[in-house]
Amino acid sequence: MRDALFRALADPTRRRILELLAERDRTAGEIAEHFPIAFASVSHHLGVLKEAGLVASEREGQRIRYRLNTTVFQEVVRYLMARFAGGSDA
Amino acid sequence: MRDALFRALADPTRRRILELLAERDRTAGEIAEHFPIAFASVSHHLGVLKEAGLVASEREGQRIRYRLNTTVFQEVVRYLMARFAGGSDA
DNA sequence: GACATATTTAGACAGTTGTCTAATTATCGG
DNA sequence: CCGATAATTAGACAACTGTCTAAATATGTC
Repeated sequence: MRDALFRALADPTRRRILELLAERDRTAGEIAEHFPIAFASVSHHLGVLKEAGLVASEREGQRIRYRLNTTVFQEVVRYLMARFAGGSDA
Repeated sequence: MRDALFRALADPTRRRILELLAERDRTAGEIAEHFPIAFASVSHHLGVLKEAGLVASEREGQRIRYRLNTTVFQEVVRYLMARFAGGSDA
């Protein structure tokens, strides 16, 4: 299992970002509004998530829109289920 | 989702420990043999995993035997599947 | 009790990480 | 081209983490 994946999930701010993106795609600015930290810090987190493959981004005029990459989450779930979740399904 | 859980999973040595425990229960010493790092460092990792609830331990004479807590893994899997893995199963 | 084995705890240290401010890049509208 | 808006990148810094060695705790054996 790629290390970057679990490292990316380890931060609570990043998990909250992922939860926001699970509701719907959002631009960097929309995401940043939900946090008390600096815009640049959120941008940093988005970079980590993108590096891990958990999100993808696409420019949309001035904005950059982020979306969840559900495939990679399934990879994580499969890893955990196969090795640790007791052999049965869930 | 408890922060300690994903933080515990973020370290590759700890994930390897969990994989060893998935095969079978092992004592701290048996686990430590599999790693090039100091015994005390492995003990530290075991403490982090225990704190997160991912493993449990039981004294067995001089040894301390560790075992996986599969219930907590299922908790993680459910969290990921429910929010991120696309709504369907896997 | 003294000693050996098994493991944890304490304290130190280097490397990593999350945050900040400031500067930079990119796009849009006049 | 200029100024405004959107977002990233750069550099600094405190806090956290993984590792180490040394010391402490717990159990078993003589």
